[in-house]
Amino acid sequence: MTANTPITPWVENFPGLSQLDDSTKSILLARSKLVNFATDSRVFESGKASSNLLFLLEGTVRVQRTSETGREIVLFRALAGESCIMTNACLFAYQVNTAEGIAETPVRAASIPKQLFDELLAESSTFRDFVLSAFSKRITDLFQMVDEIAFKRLDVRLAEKLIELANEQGIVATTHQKMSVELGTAREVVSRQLKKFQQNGWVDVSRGKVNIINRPELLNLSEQNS
Amino acid sequence: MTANTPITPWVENFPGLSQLDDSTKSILLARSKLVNFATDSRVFESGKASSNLLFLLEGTVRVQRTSETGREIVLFRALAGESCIMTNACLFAYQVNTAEGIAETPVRAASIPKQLFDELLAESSTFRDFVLSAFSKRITDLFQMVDEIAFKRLDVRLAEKLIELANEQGIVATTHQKMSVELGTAREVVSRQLKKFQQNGWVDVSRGKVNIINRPELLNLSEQNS
DNA sequence: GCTTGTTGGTGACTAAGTCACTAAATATCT
DNA sequence: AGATATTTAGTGACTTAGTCACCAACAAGC
Repeated sequence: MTANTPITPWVENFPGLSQLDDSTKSILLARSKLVNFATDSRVFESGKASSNLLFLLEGTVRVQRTSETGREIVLFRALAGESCIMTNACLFAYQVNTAEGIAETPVRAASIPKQLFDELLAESSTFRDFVLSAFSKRITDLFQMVDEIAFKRLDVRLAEKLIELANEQGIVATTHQKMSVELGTAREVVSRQLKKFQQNGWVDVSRGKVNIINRPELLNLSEQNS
Repeated sequence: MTANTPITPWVENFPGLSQLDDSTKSILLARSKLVNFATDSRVFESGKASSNLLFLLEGTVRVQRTSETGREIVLFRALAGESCIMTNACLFAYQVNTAEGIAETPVRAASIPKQLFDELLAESSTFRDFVLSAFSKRITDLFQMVDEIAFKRLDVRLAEKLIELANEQGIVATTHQKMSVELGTAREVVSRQLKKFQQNGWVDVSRGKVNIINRPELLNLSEQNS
């Protein structure tokens, strides 16, 4: 609790923040609060404006949106090392009824109040670049997403997602329902596409699991642009 | 050129900036440059990183993306009174190959260099709020857009767009091709939907023009959520 | 072993996008 | 003005995607 308290310097492990000068770092460490979220818990939710900004130290947060009709789509994932742009956006947004964030793994994060966020923006150009780069990246990623949804074939998008979500053994542990939310489509559509992939010998489908057998062919399909 | 030079105070007419303190305003006015763009000219383009930030004083900029297959979709419009978030994003973005901005009307804008942008962010919390609110708003708008493309029926989206783009007389001066770009669909699809709307007696379609006859019915359709 | 909830399969249908081609309206050229 | 070119719109036939209703297979708990 004193100035000499040995604190875990999470800022050092944070790619975007390790360049900050020492005084800024110590302010950040002193006034941030470590928080934890269990797997599947809500990190933020639709309709609740957050008054804190989160820096994700460990774990991933899935940000998704539910349409008025109940269908869902995954918008993006916030990974460790990033600021959670949604808590960020919530500090400023007019409309809040937009998205929810769900911990996909146990999540450890540093929470800083809006007041401190504002001070850091004023004082540190490194911090400004970090925040604005994150916003910019998110916007260009969303452009890409709009493009994919509007123009790419579903088999191409499914192939992309399978490759993206597979672990080192080429296994995707997910249900057809969850995959349909990743792509913003219907479960039946995913089931049928997976059946085709299986008939091609590209994947092996079993309950709650997709096993990639022929990654090159999937990759080849995923690189098509229509 | 002296402190007493009577300058056109565009900052005063700029909703997000009129709250700035006087010294900030005068810096902004002194170091910004007024620029003009003719209708249909490119305000920024895919692949070219901009080093200036634009504040739109008059006119509208249409921001759209072209897919690898050549199909296009309108992402949003930047209106007078807003900062052009894309030139903004370009100052920070890694990927530039994302979107282009086209003047839809004659556009007058104030251009400020990145250096000044950074200084203003450091010095003015009003300016910070202005910039971050703009980013936040854009992100939540893009969420909404993803939702609409993924989940809403095309007739509903077409009805929305017609109402949005109609002038006071209920006339939309556009070709089917242009409408298809607004919605990210194919021209034929728009033609067929418009024919249905015409058969319902909701619109009158002629070359390069859609005339809304029964706005209440269109509005009713546009408010459906699936 | 039976029940219950979850996950996946399927047929039939509607909506949307694609492709190839035609036709009509307008602009341009001489 | 008349011929020609260009832009804009219409259409049938087909493929792909999404919807709806329902059933089957599997897993977990009693």
